[in-house]
Amino acid sequence: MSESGVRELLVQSPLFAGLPQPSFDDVLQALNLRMVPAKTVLFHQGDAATELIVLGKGIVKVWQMRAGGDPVTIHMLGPGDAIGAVAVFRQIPFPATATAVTDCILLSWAATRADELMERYPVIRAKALDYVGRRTEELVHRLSEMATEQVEQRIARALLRLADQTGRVAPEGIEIGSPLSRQDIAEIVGTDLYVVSRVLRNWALRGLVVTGRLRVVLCNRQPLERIAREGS
Amino acid sequence: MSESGVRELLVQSPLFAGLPQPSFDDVLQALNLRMVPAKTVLFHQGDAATELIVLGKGIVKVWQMRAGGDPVTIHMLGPGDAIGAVAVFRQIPFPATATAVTDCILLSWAATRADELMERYPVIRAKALDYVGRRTEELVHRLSEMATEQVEQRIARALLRLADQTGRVAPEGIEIGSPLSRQDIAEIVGTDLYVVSRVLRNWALRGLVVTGRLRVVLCNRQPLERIAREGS
DNA sequence: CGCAAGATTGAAGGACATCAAAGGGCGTGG
DNA sequence: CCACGCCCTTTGATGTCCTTCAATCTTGCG
Repeated sequence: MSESGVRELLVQSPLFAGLPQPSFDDVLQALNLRMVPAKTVLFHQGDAATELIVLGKGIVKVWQMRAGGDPVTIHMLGPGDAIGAVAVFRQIPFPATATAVTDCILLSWAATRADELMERYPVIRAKALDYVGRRTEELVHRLSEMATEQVEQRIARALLRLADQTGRVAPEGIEIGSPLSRQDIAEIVGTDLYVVSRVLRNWALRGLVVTGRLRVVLCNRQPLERIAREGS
Repeated sequence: MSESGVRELLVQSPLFAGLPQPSFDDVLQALNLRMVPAKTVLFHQGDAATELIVLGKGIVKVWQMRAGGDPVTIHMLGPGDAIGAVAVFRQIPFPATATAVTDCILLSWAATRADELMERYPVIRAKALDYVGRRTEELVHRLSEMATEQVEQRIARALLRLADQTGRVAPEGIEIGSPLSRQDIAEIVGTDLYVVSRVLRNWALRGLVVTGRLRVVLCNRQPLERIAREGS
């Protein structure tokens, strides 16, 4: 990947977008670039937060293994998103595990380096605050959903969100950009793969989606949005 | 309330704790002090975020009314906590409503003033980032709970959290510091008042809690913690 | 072709939501 | 001071959404 390619990636990252030139160059200097194949674990729940990562390309899943043995997906992250940023800023161990869902390009900074940069350029800290705030809002939203909505609604919401984040145009409609098993979806919405299978099948028969092995394509946004809003 | 009293409140607020002297004085200067009775609405979901509030004394509930008409409690906040801080920092409308659960003392700053202060003293922004990060982690935790744990577990967790936050020593044990109806608890854990009533009644018979009208006292922490962990 | 991983489907059971109704506290006003 | 009424709480009955278990089917790949 070229230098200018990296610059382009960074420019559209919420953490560094719109930075003035000199600070931007400093950030660029300090960065490490690496590529990892799908299924790589970037860090484990409990690891020390020694580096700040920004996702350049690909999709990363952030998840927790709960005491009962049930995995829960906290975030699905796409290009530009920061990974484990809160833990780095707060200097605490990562509270969750990050796994590459697809092949990924990662931009990373040693935690100490990131601190220096934020110290030198307070703008970055403001950006970080804004970014963490946005993610917090998303969490609040998902918490409310989880508290009040039924599974079908939550599945609809999750798929629409994923389509917006990582959607690709496919012949049948908008295809989710990451390979998603029924189990994966279940871990996002907090249910089991059987329910997801039934719901998806039902939607497929009604022509709202096309499903396949590790594949979901949204054909009709409107009805899905209605389900997300009204529950059917 | 005396000047020194306010100072003391502010010193133990996560947003301003440990600030160097001169900046601290500036913060103190810019602050507005006011008292509000229980049930006052501090701001509504959708209001412009024109002031940053730190809770001096009392308890405030932050909640959302969902499309279906079900209210969901996002946060129960105690002394020192910032209220609606994320919206102020991000300059977006409040995503939730804040209601005083008890009589409260509020310390507030006009949003523009808060921005100035953060601009002048980057330490505050660092503190804010840390604080928002901590709250984010709490949300992640509650999201995971909501996704995987059953109601009884969630109630146990909620009560233990509230006891830690606002617990008072009572003759029978630790009393939750705010008047809580079964409905209120239901809105925190995402269920209905009937289930809460049954669970609490059951616990009362087993001697784990003493319940009353708008009142919950925790008598035995250990078994409740076991329920929170293991689900029974 | 045969295996492995994913997906579907059915049946049974449980946890929870919902509805209905009755039983306490507590303040207010007579 | 008592009684009334309101709000909170309890409790039972009922239904349903979802989980769980078991078995079969499909798909892609070596």
